[in-house]
Amino acid sequence: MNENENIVSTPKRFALTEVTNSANNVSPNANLKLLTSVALQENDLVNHNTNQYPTPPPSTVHRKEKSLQILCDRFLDLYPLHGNGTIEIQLDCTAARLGVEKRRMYDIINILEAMQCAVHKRKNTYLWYGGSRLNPFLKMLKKEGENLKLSDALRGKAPKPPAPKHKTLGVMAQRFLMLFLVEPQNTLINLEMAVRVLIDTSNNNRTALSPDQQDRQHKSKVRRLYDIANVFISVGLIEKVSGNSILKKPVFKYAGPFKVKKSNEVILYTPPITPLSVLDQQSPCHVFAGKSKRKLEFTTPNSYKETKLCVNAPMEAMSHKWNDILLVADMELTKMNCGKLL
DNA sequence: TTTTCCCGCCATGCC
DNA sequence: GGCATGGCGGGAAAA
Repeated sequence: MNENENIVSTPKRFALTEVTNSANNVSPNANLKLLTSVALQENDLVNHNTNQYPTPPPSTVHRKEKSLQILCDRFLDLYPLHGNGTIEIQLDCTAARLGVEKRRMYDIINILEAMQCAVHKRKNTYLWYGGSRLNPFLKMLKKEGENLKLSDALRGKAPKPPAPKHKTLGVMAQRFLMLFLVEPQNTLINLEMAVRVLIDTSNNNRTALSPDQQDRQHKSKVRRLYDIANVFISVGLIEKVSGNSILKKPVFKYAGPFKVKKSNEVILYTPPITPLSVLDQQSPCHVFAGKSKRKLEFTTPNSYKETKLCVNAPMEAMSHKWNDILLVADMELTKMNCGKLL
């Protein structure tokens, strides 16, 4: 289609539907997996229900019932935020218990890890802290958001923080939450506004993205924000507010202080005075992914200094399309926010 | 038609 | 080389 796309875009990917009739385009590994899965399916037909990690048949499960929010609710039923002490979580077992793929567990645990509810201990194993470290962490996030001048960035008065190279879901989750924390109480934020701050369009040392590529990048980030928002709603950090008459898109509001859902009711949660919080002093604001070099990057004092130095990109012109949309979004949200604050 | 977001391919990096 | 992790976008359900 567009032959000029290959300059900075990610390598061409092939949807399964695209490749199943053309084995030439499939990597050997993918091909092997495909064949394996077919073989396993046939095997399942013979030995049905011997599957170690059963997934519900697609036809019987409603899309809504499989949402990340509900999945996270169920995850939090297993591992409550208000539990005592720490628990070791085996990701594959948890996935099996919830009847989902392990991949979905990563979506949830990465976001929860970014909130310091869990720490990657070793392969397949996370240490679950629940909400015991959440409130101090939120305070820190707020401070970090102020340092990054996110409030100004939201209004186009300050440069955006640079995009992370790794753990982008976790960092996006943190920055998304920062937006709520740096704004006055009850500020309504929609995903368009958030993405505007969260996408780094500076493209250091690279050619500028075409409007088409910007659109795709934007859509991709919005997808991720939906995922993040759903987990945050489940945790009780934000809530969806209906009624954006112009954009017909949801807006979100911070629901803090951190709440815990407990059997259909929402209760305020005061973190227990527990020795666990002492752990924060050992490695404040720094979440490592086990031994991996990949880590959530924003919080060390050093990285912050580096971050500050890197924040030099001006607010580049976006595609007119998004500017128009964002202008309307701003007007609408300002109106709503003013109404809320009165 | 547009929005929402599940699903799973496959790149990356560690062991 | 195999495996765990996680980025990313296709595409289908829901609105």
